Amino acid sequence: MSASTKLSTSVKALSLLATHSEQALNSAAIAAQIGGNASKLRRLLSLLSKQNIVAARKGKEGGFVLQKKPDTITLQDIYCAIEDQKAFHLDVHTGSAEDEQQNIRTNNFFIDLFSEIQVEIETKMKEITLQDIIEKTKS
Amino acid sequence: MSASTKLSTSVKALSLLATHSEQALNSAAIAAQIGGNASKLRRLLSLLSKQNIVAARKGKEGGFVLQKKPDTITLQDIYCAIEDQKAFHLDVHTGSAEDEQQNIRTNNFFIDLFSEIQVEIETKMKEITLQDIIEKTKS
DNA sequence: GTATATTGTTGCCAATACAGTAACAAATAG
DNA sequence: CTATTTGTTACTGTATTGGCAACAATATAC
Repeated sequence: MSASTKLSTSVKALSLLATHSEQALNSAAIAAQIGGNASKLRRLLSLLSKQNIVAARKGKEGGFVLQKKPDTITLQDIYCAIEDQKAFHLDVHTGSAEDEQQNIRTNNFFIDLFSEIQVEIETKMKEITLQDIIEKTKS
Repeated sequence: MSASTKLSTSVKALSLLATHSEQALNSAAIAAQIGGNASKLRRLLSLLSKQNIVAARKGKEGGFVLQKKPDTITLQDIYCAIEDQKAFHLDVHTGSAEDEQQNIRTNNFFIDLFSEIQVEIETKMKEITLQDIIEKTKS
């Protein structure tokens, strides 16, 4: 699952939970609503629960509930919870180059550049809350 | 090959060509210098030649030469030449959701967001020239 | 004109990663 | 105790990727 798909799937699930705050929704119910596989969803939601974005309850009447108010959950929070890898990262290319030092310097240039871009993306994602998305996607 | 690896490999090759403007370098020579496989390099360089960033000459004493001045080649030019796909794009998730309309609205939200981010990245890449990178990675 | 060198492209094969599902132990509520 | 649900692992078929090798097309040198 690509990072972008994980992110949008997570947001769909969290939006649904936000509108059903009175009861826990289990993975099968969420999957039916937003589409996709319950097992796959559980894998995502368990990551979100480790960051206390949702709470997971096992057993009868169990399922998932939102643990924070939607206007305190940012896209950045969600992204970090589900994805360990940076959005922009260099797969450093280490070949047996004659000028290995030049290779390293160029790699470092790109590592720095991608870090800068990463910061900009994170800044943007910090400014967007789940609440924002819910309002923008209201019918 | 990931987009980031393609980009850094291309820059390494172009930097090398920039310092050998008097003669054409063939793919084997470039591969020896920067590391990696000659055949793979040719695939990248042929894409760059289609955008007239390098010129390719076949036959004896053939190879590749830079076709533009380093300070007129931007990272954005290179990226577009070698990668058709946007850096940030949503793999839209189309499941059989009960509320398909909500799904679509959420997907559209992310498509818009990623487009914005894409524009920012492109802006950044347009500001960086091959010349800049050569100077910054000088030993 | 001929021989030679080089690109540009295709095909192949192994290795790796991924998607989707199923299965099941652990936990929990009633 | 029983039923249910999470959390995780395992499995299986399918794409994707990487690295080469091969070769036709092409251009150059002589």
